[in-house]
Amino acid sequence: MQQTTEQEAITRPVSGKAQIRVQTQRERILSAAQKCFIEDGFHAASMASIAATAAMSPGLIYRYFNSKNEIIIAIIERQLICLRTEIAMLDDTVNLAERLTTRYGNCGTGLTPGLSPALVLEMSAEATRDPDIAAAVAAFDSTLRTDISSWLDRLNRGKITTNTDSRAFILQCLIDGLKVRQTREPHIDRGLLRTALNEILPLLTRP
Amino acid sequence: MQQTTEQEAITRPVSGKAQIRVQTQRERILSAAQKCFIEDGFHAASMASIAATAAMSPGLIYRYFNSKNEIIIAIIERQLICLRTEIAMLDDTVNLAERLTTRYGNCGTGLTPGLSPALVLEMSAEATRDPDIAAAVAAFDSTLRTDISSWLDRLNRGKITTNTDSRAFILQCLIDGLKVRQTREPHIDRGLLRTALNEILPLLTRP
DNA sequence: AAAAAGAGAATGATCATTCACTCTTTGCGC
DNA sequence: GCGCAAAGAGTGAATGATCATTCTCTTTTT
Repeated sequence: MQQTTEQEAITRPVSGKAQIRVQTQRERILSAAQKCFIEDGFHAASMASIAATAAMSPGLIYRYFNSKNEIIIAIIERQLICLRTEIAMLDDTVNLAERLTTRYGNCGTGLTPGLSPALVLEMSAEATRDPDIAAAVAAFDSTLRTDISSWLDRLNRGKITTNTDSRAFILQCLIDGLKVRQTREPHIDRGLLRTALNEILPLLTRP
Repeated sequence: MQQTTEQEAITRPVSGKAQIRVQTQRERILSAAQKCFIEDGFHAASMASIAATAAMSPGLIYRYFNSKNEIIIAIIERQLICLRTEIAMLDDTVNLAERLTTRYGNCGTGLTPGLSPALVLEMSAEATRDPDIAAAVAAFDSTLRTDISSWLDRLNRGKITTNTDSRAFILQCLIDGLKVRQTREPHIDRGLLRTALNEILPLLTRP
């Protein structure tokens, strides 16, 4: 099931208007799927519930996606894009601690669209089993690390920076760890969080 | 299903010999279940495959556990104990980086018994859905943080340590992050890992 | 009217759990 | 020690529910 050759759900090239409909419907399905996946997990969520959430019939979903697995992959790619966007918004050191603190709570339980910590974790676990997911995640991770590394380089332009690679690694671990903590203690004391980040981040970005 | 009142699978008090058998069998089932859960995930693993792995009939499992969910909870408690043991073995700073580096690879794919990063992640994700799991994990997390905090206090005995709480938090994030990274890049360059840890850990434990 | 979009019941597979049954161990009067 | 009944351990097929996917039919658009 996972090793079949890639095959698009909708192949025929159609007029612009139809194209837009296809995009819209796919979007609607993915949005519903994300909600269901956050609530029940990738495997426990049923196609029927996704269909109900999207307010369409189960059969219709298969006009836009070939299988549930294809939807899962699409959701994962979405999550990765969200994650990268979150990282890409980093600009200077002072903001980082504050931004991570703010970000911590407001995307916890799936109330907001976008990144879901629970999905990121499930995705990582699933990567150890599904080679497709593993490939997607691995490719993403290496570019992300490069992003962080070059951001660190940019920060310390001019000064000699010894170990941006290992610092990028630590930073990546820290961000992942914050995602885990977000699922476990969604209502953590913000003061502690802010203090902790303000204590560690300068050490990683400055000297 | 998850809110039913606690009820032990085997209530009758029996002779010591029978007790031992019950323990042995439960152990056998849990060991098989862990293998299956690591391979397929909590929900995708079937009772049939667990039974096959444990070399017993599916029906027999229900003599020792009331439901699959009960097995999942037992596995999670096991993983938490493993995690705590891992943390409890910390003693001095120098060993920590080395120990984390060593630990990184050798419990990855479930070849070794004990802690499985994939399960820890799946467990955290599941905690956002199942209140029983959430409770178990939350209780565990707070004691773990205390453990780390008091370890930091012990390390810096005598010296004035300003913020052991926030440092314990960062350390916990870092450890969680390493677990995530373990699932995503099981074969990471050990040199990088060691360098990174040796750079960050002294900053967290010393001053 | 032809084509595309949609609905929703039918299909076949899978799965957790149970049940009726067999095999094994155990306690016990002799 | 010895046979024997009863309890415990174990089996694996049956059950009923659920689920992904498909198929046939209806509605809408072009």
